Amino acid sequence: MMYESFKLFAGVLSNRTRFDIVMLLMKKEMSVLELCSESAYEQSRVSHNLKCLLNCGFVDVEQHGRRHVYSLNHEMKDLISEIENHIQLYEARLRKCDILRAET
Amino acid sequence: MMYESFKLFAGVLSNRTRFDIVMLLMKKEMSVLELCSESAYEQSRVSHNLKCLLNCGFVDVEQHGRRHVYSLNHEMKDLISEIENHIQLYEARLRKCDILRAET
DNA sequence: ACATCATATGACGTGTTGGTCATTTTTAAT
DNA sequence: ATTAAAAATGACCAACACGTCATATGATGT
Repeated sequence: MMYESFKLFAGVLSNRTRFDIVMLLMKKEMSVLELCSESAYEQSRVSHNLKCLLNCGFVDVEQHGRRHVYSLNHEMKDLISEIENHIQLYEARLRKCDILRAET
Repeated sequence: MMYESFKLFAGVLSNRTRFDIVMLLMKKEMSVLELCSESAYEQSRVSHNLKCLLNCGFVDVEQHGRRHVYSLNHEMKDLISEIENHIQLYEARLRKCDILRAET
């Protein structure tokens, strides 16, 4: 496995804003403002991160009037479901790790 | 899926040093110095990151004399293999994304 | 006990990530 | 055409991640 590929993939979701957006889009497609009110993140923050998700092919857009409706890419949806399963299995282990900060 | 859990998991491997160490340990267990020469990273760098991997339960240690032999945790080994498969499938998509830098 | 090998730890400096504020662009309605 | 809504962009700043250098700790052999 190439580090670069993993880093890209992990990097996209290793950000609370993007992660939350993706999780919201797992449920249904939404416009920017809808994402804002659902997530309680401000508009520019959501827009910045949507751009990133779009660049990465995680999401698609369709424009209806002035609403830009974002949806989660189908393949990503599947992939993320799979990862969810994995994480669920290993959550316990992961929690034990206080990595990268209080390492005294 | 909880963001924290994903972040922990992704964060561990989203670092070239740790990623390389883990990939090396996929092949066989090694001491710190062996990891250093295989990776060409300096000793303190390897040690710091091994500590992190240890905290997170990614690796285990066994001490033989003055050699501390690190091995990849079995469960992690399986999980990482699975992820390797996924990434391989989606590598092409991921490459298209120049996320997080040249976003003009 | 001393020297040396193997590993771990501490502290510091730097580059990167990412949020916020302000502003701009695009679209629709009157 | 003007105004307002919806979304995107740019610039700045703060926080954190991480590598390096220097030093400490632990273990073995003589």
